[in-house]
Amino acid sequence: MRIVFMGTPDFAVPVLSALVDAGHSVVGVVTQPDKPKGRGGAVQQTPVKQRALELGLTVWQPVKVREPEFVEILRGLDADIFVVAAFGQILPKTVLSLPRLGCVNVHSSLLPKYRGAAPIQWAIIDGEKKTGVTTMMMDEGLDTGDILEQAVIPIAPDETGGSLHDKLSALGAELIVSTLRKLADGTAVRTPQTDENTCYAKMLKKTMGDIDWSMDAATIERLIRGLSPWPGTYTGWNGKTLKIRGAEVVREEDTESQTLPGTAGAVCGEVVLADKNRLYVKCGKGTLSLTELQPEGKKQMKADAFLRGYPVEEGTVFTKSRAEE
RNA sequence: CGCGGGGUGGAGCAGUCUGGAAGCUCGUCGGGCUCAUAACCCGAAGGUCGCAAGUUCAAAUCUUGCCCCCGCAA
Repeated sequence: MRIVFMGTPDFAVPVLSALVDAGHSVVGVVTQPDKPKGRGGAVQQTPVKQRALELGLTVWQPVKVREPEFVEILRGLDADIFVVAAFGQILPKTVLSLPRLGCVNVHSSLLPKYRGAAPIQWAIIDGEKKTGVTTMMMDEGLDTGDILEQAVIPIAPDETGGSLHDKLSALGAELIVSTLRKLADGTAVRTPQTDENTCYAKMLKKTMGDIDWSMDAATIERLIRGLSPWPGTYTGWNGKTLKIRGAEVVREEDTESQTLPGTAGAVCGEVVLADKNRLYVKCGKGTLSLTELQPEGKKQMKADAFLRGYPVEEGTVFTKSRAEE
């Protein structure tokens, strides 16, 4: 099929590659404009643009796809279908109606759950047992189109936003190839989404990672995993920011039998145990063992390494890194 | 030229301002103690102090250039 691909971040790269590998004719790639990113403020190409150039494909980077001039360019490409994966722009009806077969989207959740920007991470944060990817016919709503196919994947106990992202990205690449095959031979089945059991996965913000130690240990642990490696979780320590890159729940409850020695009168965020290789922090409910830390300007390190160079006394209290708004 | 931190035995740090014999907490190896141990005691090995040039009697430390890592902001 003649395909126009729209995508921007890493998640979309395997999808683009899969289209080419499957023998489709990708007649154009649309991605977000280059922006200054990273240290030093150098302009960087989007991951999709890099891959597209490697593949020798033609790339467009409109500020807004809805601009009339660009819509005409799209029309001129005479594509059978548009494949969209984490593009980052809303497609207006004029664009959606251009291709003969419409626009297909690869979304990294089991719709109708987790519509929106950050479905992968939210599934982990919410403690879901499984998630997956969905291919759907796009309509004007936000991830509300008819479902074509879905693939399910379990969320591992040690799953992180990063690991799940990579799995779903690969899964999405497989699924879109399958879906396109069915669309081509007319065997695809459209299933409308219900509006029950839906929820939105809001865009991730840096401030989400500022750990509130009054939350349950289990909840905090999921937040740490979900926001890893990006945007990351952190806490205030000695007036600086200390990134928490990994943790394990030591105690979920604070019942008589499960309360650790030393946690009796501890406040939330207090270090209740700090020996050669363990760093335990009291939470709203339960206790968390911090296993991977990263001080400002330093690389990530395991708890034992951190404790050697940065002795932490028991009784130290971690606090919100930034003042409440 | 967006702001800032850092590169010191295998790991994480101190020492740099106020040049002058390589330090701390661990790890590793050997020995000891112990019913036993991730505990304790004794001993040992292991380092071009990121790279290069310069100043100096003398540079981890001062000057200049370069490489690499990381946090913030976007």
